[in-house]
Amino acid sequence: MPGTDDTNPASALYRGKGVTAWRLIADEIEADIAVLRLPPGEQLPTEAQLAARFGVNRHTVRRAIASLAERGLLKAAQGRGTFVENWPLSYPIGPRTRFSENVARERHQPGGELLRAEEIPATPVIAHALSIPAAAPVVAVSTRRFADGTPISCGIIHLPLPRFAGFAAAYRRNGAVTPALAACGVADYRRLETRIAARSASAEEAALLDLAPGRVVLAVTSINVDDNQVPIEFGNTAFAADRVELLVASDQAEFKP
Amino acid sequence: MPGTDDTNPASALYRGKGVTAWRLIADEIEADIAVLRLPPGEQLPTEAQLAARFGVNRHTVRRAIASLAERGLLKAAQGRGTFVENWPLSYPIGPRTRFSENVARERHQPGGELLRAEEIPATPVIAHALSIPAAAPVVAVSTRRFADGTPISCGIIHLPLPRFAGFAAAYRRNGAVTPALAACGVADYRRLETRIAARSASAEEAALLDLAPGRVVLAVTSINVDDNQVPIEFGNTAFAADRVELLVASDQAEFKP
DNA sequence: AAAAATTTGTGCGTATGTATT
DNA sequence: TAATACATACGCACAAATTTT
Repeated sequence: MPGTDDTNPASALYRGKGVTAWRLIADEIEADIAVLRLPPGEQLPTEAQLAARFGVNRHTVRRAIASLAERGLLKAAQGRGTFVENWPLSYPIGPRTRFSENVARERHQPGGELLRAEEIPATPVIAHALSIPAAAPVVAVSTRRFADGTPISCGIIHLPLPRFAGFAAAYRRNGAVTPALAACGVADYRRLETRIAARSASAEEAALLDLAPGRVVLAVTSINVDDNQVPIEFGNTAFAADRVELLVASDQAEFKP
Repeated sequence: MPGTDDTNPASALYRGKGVTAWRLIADEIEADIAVLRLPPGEQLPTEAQLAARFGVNRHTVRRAIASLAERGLLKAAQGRGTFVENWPLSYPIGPRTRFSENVARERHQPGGELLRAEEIPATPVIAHALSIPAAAPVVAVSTRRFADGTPISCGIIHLPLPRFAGFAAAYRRNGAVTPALAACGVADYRRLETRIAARSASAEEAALLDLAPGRVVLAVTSINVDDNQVPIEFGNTAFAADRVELLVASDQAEFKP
């Protein structure tokens, strides 16, 4: 364990195992972020100022910042400063997962955009997910979704034909899945399963989501079923991992805003 | 988006019905993978051989391979060949999430390793997650978990003291959380919430998980509670995204092997 | 447009306390 | 006890990126 210099004010608090100066500084900054005394987007004092305030060397402050940056709470930019990262949008996943509701719950303005729609024969995995014969016709709808104008996710959803022949047009009008499904006679639907993987964004995804190349996305595949347990939608969505975290709550009752 | 050259069959991707040569080839390979005619790890024929078999130019085969590689089904290695990727371990998340059960369900041998255990004062987020006062003592247990000997995840779990003073020793003996909690008098526990983010692996995570630098991890934070809804464990786990996918099933009843 | 100032990033050397051998 | 390895912390200097003058 590290050395403890009793003359150092920052190290005078606790003296347990593993309590080092840089850890104390990191905890203090973390607490400031947690209490919103350092709100998202806020610029921290410079490393030199923090070092002076805590009475330590600049390297020690840098060690604390590095620890918080690794956990995604801070982001240091050479020449500009160090900033508090935005809290990710919390996106609950459960039996009644709906994009627009999830975004609105966090007091953001949801939006959806239809990029492309085409009829294609189902590939093997699409056919399996929708429980239809291989190469049966489906409509593939490419979408991009927003919260307050910033892109959150993009992806392709597949729906069987001819039942959902009118889906694309309805989605284009509404910019949301639920009303578009309603236009096709689906009063209610349920999320059957959600698979979550992670990978680097493809070039197309990076362009659509306005991500720096190499940033990572949460790759989510989902199956929705209607009231009769018939699969109606197979989706393949990439969420910008910088802006969203997925939340699986076992208490599926309510999420207060 | 790429340019559109009508004389090039592969460039019809972004227009029309989407039934292009490379798509047909990709579907065929995908189907072979789906029915295990191309098992995980298998090497594909060379691009030249595939081009000859399908009667297309090698560029067309490359377009199909690129599409499947982007979805993680294939991996092309310059100079070596193209290989079928291993199917990721499917890791169900729900009210009764347990690592060892999840791994055993997929017919793999689970394992756990205690890397380090120390008593520390709770940071603000730990204290909030466990519903204890700030800076209250907790035990932080660093673990690494395996399936069939290959590392799957690493992370730190935090448990309040003095209730779980014996946890670390019990975990070291058993290599699993559930029996270690039982040793502390917790007969049963429930997953309260799970937050899923994604990011690049840190240097330490890359080393522990045997990942190439820059590969991505699923960063999962979880809270488990005992029968009285008292938080007993706050975990912060990084899953190697190459080797595991998280599965949220609304029908939480059963998963057949 | 160019120069200066500011801020983070990197490297080296030194010293000290902790843990292991 | 001694030797060794390691993590922490300090001090100085300079490089690289950005903003301001």
